[in-house]
Amino acid sequence: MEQIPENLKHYLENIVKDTLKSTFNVETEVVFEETSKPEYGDYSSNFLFRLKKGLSEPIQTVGDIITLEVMKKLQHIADEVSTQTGFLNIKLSNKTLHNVLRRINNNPEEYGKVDTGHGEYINLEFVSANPTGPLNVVSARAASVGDSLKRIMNFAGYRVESEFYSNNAGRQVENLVASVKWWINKIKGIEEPFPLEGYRGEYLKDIAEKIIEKKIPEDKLAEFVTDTILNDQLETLREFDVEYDHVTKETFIRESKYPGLVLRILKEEKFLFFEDGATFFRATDFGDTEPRVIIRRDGTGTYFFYDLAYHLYKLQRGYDRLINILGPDHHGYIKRMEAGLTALGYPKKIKIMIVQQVSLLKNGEKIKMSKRRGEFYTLKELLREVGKDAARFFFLMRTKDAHLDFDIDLARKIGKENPVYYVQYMHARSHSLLKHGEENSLYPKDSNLRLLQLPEERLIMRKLMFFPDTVERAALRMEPHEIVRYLLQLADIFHNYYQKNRIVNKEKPELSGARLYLVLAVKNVVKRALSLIGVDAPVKM
RNA sequence: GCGCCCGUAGCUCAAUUGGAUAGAGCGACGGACUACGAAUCCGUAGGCUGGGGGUUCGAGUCCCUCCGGGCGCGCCA
Repeated sequence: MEQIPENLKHYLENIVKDTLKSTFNVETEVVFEETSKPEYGDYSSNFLFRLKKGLSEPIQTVGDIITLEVMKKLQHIADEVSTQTGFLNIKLSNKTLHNVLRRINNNPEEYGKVDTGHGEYINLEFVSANPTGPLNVVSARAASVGDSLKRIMNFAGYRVESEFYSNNAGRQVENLVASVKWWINKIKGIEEPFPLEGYRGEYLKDIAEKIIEKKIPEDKLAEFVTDTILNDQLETLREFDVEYDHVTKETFIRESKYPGLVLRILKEEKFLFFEDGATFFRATDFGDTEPRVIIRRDGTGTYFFYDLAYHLYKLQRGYDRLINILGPDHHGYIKRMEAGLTALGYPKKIKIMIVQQVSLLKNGEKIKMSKRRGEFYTLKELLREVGKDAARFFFLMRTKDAHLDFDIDLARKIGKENPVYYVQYMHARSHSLLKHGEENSLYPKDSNLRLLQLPEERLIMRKLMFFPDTVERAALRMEPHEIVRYLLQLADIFHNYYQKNRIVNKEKPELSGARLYLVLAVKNVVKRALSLIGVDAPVKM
């Protein structure tokens, strides 16, 4: 039944590449992409421009010959091959598009899977908030991007495991514990001045009450407080449909062999020096702007030191690559970490992505947030106000490099102005169309797909065909945002089609069967695409 | 001062990473349900892509420079 190649895009690329080699003895990369406009065909490549310099013949001659050769080889799947203003355009036959529909509906779970990753084993760390308070909205954005990326990359042939790192040690934890103690004393009626670097925030009062109730001993306070907050963070993330494969605590790292291992390797390689009683790492040997302290004058390790140990630990677990998603305040840290891992013998094993800031808008005004005063908008509050789906979708509407204005009022609105409903409505509408068909004894059928003659129908089939390419792009660029854009475009043409044409029509059972088959394919792809970004596909809204 | 991100329609943002005539939504104006969900659709108006220079077949995209906005630059984490 399957008459089309496993991966259309790569198939076309290989055909043209081979033809160039056999006809002109030229080797070059050929990339096909969706044409900017449907009038140009379906797939287009600009390799002729790139080739221009290395060719003796005029570009048009080469184009003409390639066009003929490629057409010959693609007769079974394409209608037209042409060169226009330097682009090689290919228009696939309707039969090919029909087979795409069959592929989708025969195996909805598999459609869109690609093997971009070739099984590369990846550790993806994101959020990793300090256990000093509830998760804020920047963490929410990182969670949305990170978790979607994991889903997408796993669908694209990678083996991705997600990880949360909790810095439950160090000075900030001392400050945190001091703040909790202040609350404990206050509850017991002992008034003292609030710790200088303490954490404000009512959530610490609840923890203090629990400590009194459970009679937690003094030496277990730090552990109890950080674990309580960590568990609360993970619980909130679960409500956000974010599950982690691994959770690692800094206390675990500190007690492990890895800090010692880091010191030993750096010492043996002579990447350390001593000054003012402190131990420095020669980060400048690896592109950083200055040497970095790893052991302070007082003999304690820096945050960077234990972070190096943590990353060494991750690498020794066998990953091919580490990916970290960090907030915008960490970009100064990238060079340092890359330098450190290179020195430890793992060059180019880490990719650090920065997710930009989030501003929350309410009533058209930015909400002011101050961590110090304990005033910030939490992920929990966001979930309560706009819901999981709108929150996740909104965080993916911009590329991760851009600042994001999150308009809470808009996210709560219902209608096209709120894109998440626009997309989910496409799924609900497909579902009710299929149901409506059943009530009239009309079912999706692939026997008369040639009746799908309308330009809008071709547009939809074409878009469905591009889904695997979209998954590949999103994975390679590490931009979940690509999936969101795809859904919005598909929704546009689908709603347009629906509005103009009747799908279920008892007078025309054959046409109805074909159209319902198309609708079923749309529903299947939308459901899958939404699952890749962790958004529900409702059948009723 | 140094480093990173951003500047595109009145507003919020896209633009297949250097490609074809720069596109959507909101807002404004005008239309479409006695047929499958109007949470939808169709149309009109709106642009010197912050300014200037460069690179080339081709620049919103790359380089230089200036202007404007955000963030970061601890033996904090």
